[in-house]
Amino acid sequence: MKTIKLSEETFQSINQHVSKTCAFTEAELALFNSFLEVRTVKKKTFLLQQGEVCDFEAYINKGCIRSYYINENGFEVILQFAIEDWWVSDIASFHEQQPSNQFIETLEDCELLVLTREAKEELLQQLPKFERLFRLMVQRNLASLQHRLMNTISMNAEEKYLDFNKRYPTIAQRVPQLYIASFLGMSAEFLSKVRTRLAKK
Amino acid sequence: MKTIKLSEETFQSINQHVSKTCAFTEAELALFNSFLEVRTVKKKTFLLQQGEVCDFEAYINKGCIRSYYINENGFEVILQFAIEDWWVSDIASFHEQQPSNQFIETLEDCELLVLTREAKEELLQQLPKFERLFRLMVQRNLASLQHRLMNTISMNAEEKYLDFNKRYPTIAQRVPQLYIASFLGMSAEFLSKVRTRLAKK
DNA sequence: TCAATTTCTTGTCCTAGTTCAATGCACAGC
DNA sequence: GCTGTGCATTGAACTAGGACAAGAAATTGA
Repeated sequence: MKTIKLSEETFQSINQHVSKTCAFTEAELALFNSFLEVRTVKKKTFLLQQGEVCDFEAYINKGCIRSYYINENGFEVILQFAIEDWWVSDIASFHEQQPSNQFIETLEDCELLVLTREAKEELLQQLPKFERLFRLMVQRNLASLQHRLMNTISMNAEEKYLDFNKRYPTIAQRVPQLYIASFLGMSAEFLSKVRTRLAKK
Repeated sequence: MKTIKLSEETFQSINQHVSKTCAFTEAELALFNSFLEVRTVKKKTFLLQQGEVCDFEAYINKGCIRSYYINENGFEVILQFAIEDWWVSDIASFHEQQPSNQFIETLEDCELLVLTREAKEELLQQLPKFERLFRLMVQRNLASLQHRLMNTISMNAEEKYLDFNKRYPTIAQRVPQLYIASFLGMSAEFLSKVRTRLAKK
């Protein structure tokens, strides 16, 4: 990772993003921005690996990222895809300072705005208003995960795939099917079969 | 639901509970308690039904509750079991003031400490410190849901059941198998078969 | 206490999805 | 312009778990 020079546009997207959730003044946003670190990262690099403590939350200005678990049997499950305007982190590891059990890996070259743990604490100290932003972000995350769990349990493969395409059309385009299958909890081969079946209709 | 008289012990458990997460003074806890409403609820009553807006978060002093979805095909999936020292609510509906798509139902006679939406807002106004408590609660919720999703996707029926028993031994005792099967994403019949297979070992 | 309702078990048949293996394709790096 | 590497497709054989049905056991409640 390297830190690059800032342009005016660097923070435009993230500022719009946080403003959608809570109202902040120009000054507050400027202070917020000062805590962020801009990083560019090459495709296929790990931002986090199993066993490390996650010390960042990253907002994606440009690029695509996946986070995933590998369980005891070596079985890999994708937890999240993240593209422009999303955040990635292992919240549990980040806050409890525990070793993470997930991997976070870039799928494309990325430009990230990184908030480290110290920066976040300092930010919340100086601007407690941001507590609320982060609480709402986690809440939204929780709601979407609840939804995904329900789909995972109650839908069949075809329904899951169609729902995924509807919900995340952009991601469906950008990401290898292999990974989509893992996200949906089915084998890559079977997803391929589902797709050909759908195409014939 | 009816409001009952308070005893000194009513808030002991919840105060211990919140103190584990953040440090509060006696006075702060007392103020917190004043926002809570004590309610006793009979077994098999709904605290929330699909279509209603959820206007509470409830801490369980005594009893057992389940929350669940019913999807378009009438398929029922249990989202959560909650017993003593847990909270129940539909966070999404509560915060966005949207009609909920879940049911929350008591499985036993319950004593609840209820925080309504207005009470919570007032509480956070007067004691912004509580923002942090609720953010941490949601975060923990999120982490455990992530874990559950991974299990749901990557484990087979037997592994799921054993893991459930290990993780929630008390709940496994108190709740009909029927519901445990739904929580684990398998049919009640198959769970029964898994159990007999395990018993033979 | 006894009926009524819920829950649990067991068996049979069936299907959605897995696993493994082979082949084809695309494109990134030299 | 090759060549390796990572992805996608297809097929065949197999299996975990579902659906249905019917009976047994356990709880509940007047």
